[in-house]
Amino acid sequence: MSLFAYQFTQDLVDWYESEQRDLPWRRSRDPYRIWISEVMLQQTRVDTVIPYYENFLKKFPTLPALANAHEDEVLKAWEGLGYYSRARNLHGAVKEIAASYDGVVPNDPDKFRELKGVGPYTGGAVMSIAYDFKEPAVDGNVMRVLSRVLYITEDISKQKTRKQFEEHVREYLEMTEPSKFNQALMELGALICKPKKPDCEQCPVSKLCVAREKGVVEQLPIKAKKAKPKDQQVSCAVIVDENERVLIEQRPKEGLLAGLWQFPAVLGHEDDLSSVLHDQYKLDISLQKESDVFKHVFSHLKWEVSIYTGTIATEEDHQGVWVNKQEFQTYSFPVVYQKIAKHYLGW
DNA sequence: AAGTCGGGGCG
DNA sequence: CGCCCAGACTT
Repeated sequence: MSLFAYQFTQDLVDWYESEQRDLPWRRSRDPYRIWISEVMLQQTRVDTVIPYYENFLKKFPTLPALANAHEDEVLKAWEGLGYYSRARNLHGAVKEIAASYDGVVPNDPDKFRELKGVGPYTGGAVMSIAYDFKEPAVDGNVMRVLSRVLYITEDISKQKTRKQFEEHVREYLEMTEPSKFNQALMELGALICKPKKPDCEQCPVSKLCVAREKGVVEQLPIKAKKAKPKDQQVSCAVIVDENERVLIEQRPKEGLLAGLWQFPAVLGHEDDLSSVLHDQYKLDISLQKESDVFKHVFSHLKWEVSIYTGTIATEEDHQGVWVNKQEFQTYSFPVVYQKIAKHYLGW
């Protein structure tokens, strides 16, 4: 048993016990609540998650409550948080637990990891934080911290590298409380060992840090660059009738923004949009091209959304889903369409 | 192993 | 503008 590992785990956990933030999901060991927080926190900052977490637990206080909810309600509670498959997978997994595990989160890492949306990180995080299993929870924070402390220069975007980190963490977990140690590692990454301008002066393990000794802390971790988002032209129709109802449609069940709602939209230009309005909704109205272009960046796409507005008489034959303001609020819309609604409808 | 999947905050 | 964030799933 190495002296380094002993000192590292002790110093880190001691620091965590005095400096940890008071976060909503740290006030309970309920695996359901821990799980919700971990899924929301995937690729998402703490400050962004907190209000969603509070609202979500208010609407779905227990696992059975979530299991019995409709997917539309769940997506509405997730509206604006992004990566919506997280919500669908979580909902599916929770329904599976209600059906096959009597509503109790499995007290077993192998079984828990079989659930939808539970990968290596989330599996380890929930099992260690809620039940103190000796399971690593290696996320971006942990890889940044350990790549610096241990001076690991492999590309952290490769899964082989993540497994390397997991092996190191497994060793440390033998000599400390898993719940505290895993959280301490992430907390250090969030508060001290930040991507830019790390506060090495305040770091409880700076004396043990190889990257600091070498003066290369800010060069780590090594990570391959991501491809640039591709440009896409989107044309979108905001069509209202004389009773101030607007036409909306649901996106496909798979792919980008799956299952969310939007104003009728197509990849392409005005003629493509007109075709869809004619074919899908039997609408042949004159569209007015607006001057505004809404730009929106996704992980791998860059949208330029052109807006076309139109009005129809109420007595015309309506096809599709027409909603007033109150009804509109109950559907889940991607942020870019929320902006469009705000701008053209004030909704 | 590489692509897909959101959104916001920060320098 | 590019980078990063308590990643998982598909192919």
